[in-house]
Amino acid sequence: MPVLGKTRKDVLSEFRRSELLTAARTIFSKKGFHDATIDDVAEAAQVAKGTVYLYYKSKKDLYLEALRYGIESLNRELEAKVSETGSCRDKLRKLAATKMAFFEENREFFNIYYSELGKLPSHPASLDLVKDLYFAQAKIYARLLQEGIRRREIRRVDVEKTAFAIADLTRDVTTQRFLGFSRTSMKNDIDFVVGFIWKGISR
Amino acid sequence: MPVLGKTRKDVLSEFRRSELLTAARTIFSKKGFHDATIDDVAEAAQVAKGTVYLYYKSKKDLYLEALRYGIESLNRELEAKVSETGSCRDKLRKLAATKMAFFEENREFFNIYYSELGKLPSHPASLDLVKDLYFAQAKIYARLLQEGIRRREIRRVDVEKTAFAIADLTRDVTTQRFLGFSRTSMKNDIDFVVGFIWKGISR
Amino acid sequence: MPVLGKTRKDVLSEFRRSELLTAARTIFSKKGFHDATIDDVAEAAQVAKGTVYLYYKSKKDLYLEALRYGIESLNRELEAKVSETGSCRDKLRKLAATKMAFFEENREFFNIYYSELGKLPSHPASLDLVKDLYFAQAKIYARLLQEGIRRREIRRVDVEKTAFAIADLTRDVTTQRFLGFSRTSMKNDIDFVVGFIWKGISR
Amino acid sequence: MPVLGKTRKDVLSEFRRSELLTAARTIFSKKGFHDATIDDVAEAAQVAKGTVYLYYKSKKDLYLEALRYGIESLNRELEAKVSETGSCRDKLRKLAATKMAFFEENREFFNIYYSELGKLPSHPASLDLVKDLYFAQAKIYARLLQEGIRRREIRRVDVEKTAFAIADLTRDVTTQRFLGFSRTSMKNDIDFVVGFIWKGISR
DNA sequence: CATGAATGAGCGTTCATTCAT
DNA sequence: TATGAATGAACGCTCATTCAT
Repeated sequence: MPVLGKTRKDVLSEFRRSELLTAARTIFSKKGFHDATIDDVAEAAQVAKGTVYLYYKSKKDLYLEALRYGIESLNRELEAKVSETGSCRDKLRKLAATKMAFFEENREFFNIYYSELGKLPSHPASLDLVKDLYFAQAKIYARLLQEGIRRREIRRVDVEKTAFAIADLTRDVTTQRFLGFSRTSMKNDIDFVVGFIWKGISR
Repeated sequence: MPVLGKTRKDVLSEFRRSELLTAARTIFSKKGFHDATIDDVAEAAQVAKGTVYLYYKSKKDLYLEALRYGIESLNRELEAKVSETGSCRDKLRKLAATKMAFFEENREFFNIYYSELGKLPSHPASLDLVKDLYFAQAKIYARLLQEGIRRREIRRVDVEKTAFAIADLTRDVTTQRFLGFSRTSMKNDIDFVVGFIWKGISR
Repeated sequence: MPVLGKTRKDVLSEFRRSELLTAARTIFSKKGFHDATIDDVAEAAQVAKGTVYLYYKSKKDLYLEALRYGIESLNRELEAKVSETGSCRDKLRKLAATKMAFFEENREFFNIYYSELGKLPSHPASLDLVKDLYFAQAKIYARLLQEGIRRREIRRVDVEKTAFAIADLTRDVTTQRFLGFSRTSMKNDIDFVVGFIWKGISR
Repeated sequence: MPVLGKTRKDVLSEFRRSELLTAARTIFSKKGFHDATIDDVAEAAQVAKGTVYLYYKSKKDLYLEALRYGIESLNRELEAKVSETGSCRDKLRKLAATKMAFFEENREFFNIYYSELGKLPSHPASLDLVKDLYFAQAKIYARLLQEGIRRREIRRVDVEKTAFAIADLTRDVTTQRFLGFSRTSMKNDIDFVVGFIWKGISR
């Protein structure tokens, strides 16, 4: 008896997929792709090993889905922030704060994400997904920069290059925080990175 | 009959170690640590599997040595540049150019290096090596910044944070080049990154 | 649907463990610990190599379990005999007969058992198991001797030393049989060993 | 220039073989055949690995030679004792004392020896050597027994079986000593075993 | 004769994947 | 659908043996 286009089966299926993705993210983050086992994920998701294969066709598939799920969540949050009203600089600050807060809350995920980015140049084929999502994130910054230029809040910078630079600077500060190189408050770190960027782009 | 302190044996041994390191770098870069096999490395180095273990006590050991060798080479080149005479901005440009050229020539190595940095926050224990070398590189930038401040070429920035930011921005541009996001000349990329940084730190 | 506390799963699991133990005993006896491979055992047990590791956590573990199983079986049989009624000499005879018959039927096992005893002095740590079971067997003889002394059937011998002597003499006769040094009937051999022992302990 | 039939070369060769045998005995005793490496033996003998193969054609060969060398030494000592004058019982005592002292001094060798005896029934082919030497030792006891019977010092026992029994009882006491089951003096142990045997064979 | 670097076959163990229930 | 026992390919590492020097 389908209701609203979703049968009980669909609901259960979605629930399982979601449970598995969450478990996968946790496990893969903690152990990395190779050291994590399907058993680990199955146990974390409270299902039997075979069940995993009913929803994802391979370990790699599950991994990439977990990765996609995480990046998309982050990108969605960033999209939301950039859509709010405010000056270009304000938005920039919001984006930096959002990204850093996201990783603070999903610290484990940070590992997967950036180790994949690190591998990107060598394994481009299997990871178009990551590339696309990385690119999508840069696009968010690029749109903001273009808006800023149009509004004459910032000077005519190379939008694409600058977008990547901003995305990466935010990541870098997070890396330093996690490595213990930066022991100031997150607000301080945000101030630093936004300040640095702003110097680079303001009129 | 030792000549100049090196016997034939020493020479052969050094040759093997070097061949293995090169092979390891190539293979690990192409496949990543886990998917690379000792057989792959041995084949690439034109030796039998067992020979690898005469020079490196484990796969991990070989990997870390390859990593160390690469990073130290890069750091040495950077140290050399920063020791030359010139204005702060000139040196900054030289550093960026050197680093980018290094990765252009050791493209494969770039992968290992940054995928390790990506994993750093999650596996800090086994990789103090990477952390240390990463930190050593930041130090090079930090010293340059301090010198610039003393000479009043740049304003009083947060030296440490800025050092990391510069190191990472240079890397980021390389990532974009390798991913095909940036299709301009390397000179253009260098101009961009140095320009961006300089805006962030000049008086 | 568990019946009598055993599900189908339990039965299958017990069956596998037992099959593996039997296979292990055969293979280890034939080839010794080091020359036997897990593949050998798996093949003998008609399972795949990986299956072995579902039931025993390592080759050594499997070996020791096979050993324990065999020694415990023997000791149980001896315990049973010594609990029956009869004169001390009768019991002594029964023990000798039981032990020799056991090895005659489990000829392969004899090899493992005594080669482990042989190694005992050099590798005591890992083989407390063997030591314990060897000692347990000596205890059986010791109790019988004490009973005989109390009943005044035998003289006041050094119980412990004598117990070991009896245990070993029985083994020795078996060795000689297996080596082809003794070509008389088992009854003859039993007569000899019991006679020899009895001379040593009777009043 | 051969002198007394031996060239310098022969002397050196014999020296090497002897050094290697001693080293082999030590190492094999300590680690067992499989866990000992040719490198271990070479190092203990102060030669390079390849040199071992100039004198012994394989690891197994070296092992068996070491074994033979040890057993022959023991048997020679026993032969010497049994040739001295004295009563049968005295000689019996001397034999037991000699054997126990030999193992006390060559404790490590005891391990090899008896673990090989333990394996005898399963690997008869490759170890005819051990079998022969074991048999040779029994012969020594057998001759003594026959002499005793002729001299009417002992009764008409089954010479062969009794010979093995005596040989083994002496070994067993040693095992117990090494396992820590017997904590009395060696003299006590000798008294026990000779007493036990004597009861079994005296008129 | 002596060396020890090089070889490569061999094995214990893991784990993604399958499939009978 | 869900399970988890079974599978077997794959790989790191060891070490007896060889051989060029």
